Amino acid sequence: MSSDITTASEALTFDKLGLSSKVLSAVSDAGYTEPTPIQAGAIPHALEGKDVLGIAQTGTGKTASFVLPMLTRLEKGRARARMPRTLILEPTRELAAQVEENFIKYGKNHRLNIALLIGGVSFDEQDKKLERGADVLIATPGRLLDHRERGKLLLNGVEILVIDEADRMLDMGFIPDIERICEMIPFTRQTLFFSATMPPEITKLTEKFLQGPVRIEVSKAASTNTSITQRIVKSGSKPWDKRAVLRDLIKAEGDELKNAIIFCNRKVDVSELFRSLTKYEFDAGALHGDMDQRARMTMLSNFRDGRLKLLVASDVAARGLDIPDVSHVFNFDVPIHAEDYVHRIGRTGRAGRSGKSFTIVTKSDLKALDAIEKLIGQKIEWHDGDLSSLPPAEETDEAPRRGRGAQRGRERGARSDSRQSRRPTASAQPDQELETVIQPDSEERASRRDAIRSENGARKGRPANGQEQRRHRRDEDDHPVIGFGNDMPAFMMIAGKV
DNA sequence: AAAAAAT
Repeated sequence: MSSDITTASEALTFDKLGLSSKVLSAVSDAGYTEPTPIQAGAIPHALEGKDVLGIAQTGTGKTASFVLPMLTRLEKGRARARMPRTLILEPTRELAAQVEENFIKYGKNHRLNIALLIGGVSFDEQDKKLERGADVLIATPGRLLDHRERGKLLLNGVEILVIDEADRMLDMGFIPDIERICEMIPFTRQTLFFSATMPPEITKLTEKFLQGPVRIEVSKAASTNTSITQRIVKSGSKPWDKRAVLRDLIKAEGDELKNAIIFCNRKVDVSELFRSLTKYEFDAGALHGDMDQRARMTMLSNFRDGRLKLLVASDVAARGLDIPDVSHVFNFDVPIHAEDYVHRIGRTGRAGRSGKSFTIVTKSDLKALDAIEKLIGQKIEWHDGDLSSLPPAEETDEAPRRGRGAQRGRERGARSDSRQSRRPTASAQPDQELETVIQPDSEERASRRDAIRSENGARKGRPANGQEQRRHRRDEDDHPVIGFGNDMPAFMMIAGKV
């Protein structure tokens, strides 16, 4: 098992790979003539029916490296009801949908039934497609197993199995599901297995489920030091400090900023930042996993088509999603895991273009920043002076202000450690925008709720933001956790509600 | 300190 290395000297074209004429004509219609290294390496072996272990990241042309040979192989034979002929497993719904688009694009000369089984949408249409017999079944693990348990799906007719983004499946805890699914499929199948990295758990999985695989490894698509200008930007640690820093950055970039993804670590923060930016009349959308599926799809396609300039997103958008040309990436929060930083900023500076990334850094982020710099093996430059140039502010977390009347009953035994920075204090700076959401004063809670409600109501007529409505209602339920602040009524503590 | 995915 040695890695295949294709030399760049021989300008390889698609027509030498053994693909069918139907596939080739669709590929050339799409404007491609030369395969990427992973495609050149994987396609001939996949066509021969061999198992393939592809180690490649998004942006390397990995998807076509299994879609094209599968289409060629599917030209013989026909699907039977409830017995799909091929199965492609993807970690997220968007990725699954994206793979479906690839099958539609490159399979336009074929008459194939394609079924997409993902959560968040109704079963009816999926059932119908299964009943009709699917040549290509693309699924996220949860929904697939759900269909199977309902008896709508038999996996013993699967000829080709694709496991995509295996390392991400591992991160998401899908490996037991993947093992279960693999065991339902006859081992006479062909397996195409893709992963960006090979941690031990993934290696074990390939040893168990691949038979004499051809291993193809291509170098990273987006290494961090190429065309991306990275900067870190100092900020006070309060959310409104960070929002102000972000707004300034966006404005300062001016026309250079064509479109940008703004990453937050948490879904609530995505919603909150999205609302704030919208309020400041930035052209923004939001994307995270608790939004309903239709909203996710709409946001993504609006962003892709350039109808939306800024996309505030959780790490759903960090990997895999095909968002071609992003001029800027902002990390509103420093990612918790250093690898995520690489994935996030890898959304810009692709395909030889240049990109910029800004990461907003507060005092409490310095450790995470250090881990990132270690991982990427370089120091990231400060954009406009480091944190030491910040006014020393009342940000010194060492001095817990006790004795503020009722301000202090709660917070899991009044911790005075790292949670400090999240605790609202009475001396909080007045935020131009969301201070009412954050202020702990319980007397204001009712009016604050009303404010949010009317904000959502006012949103109704606005199509670009309309999709987020359902989420906002939930956010309302999320916020009081913060809003209770430090004056939770004593009876609630007795009730053990902390 | 998170996110993702089945309901």
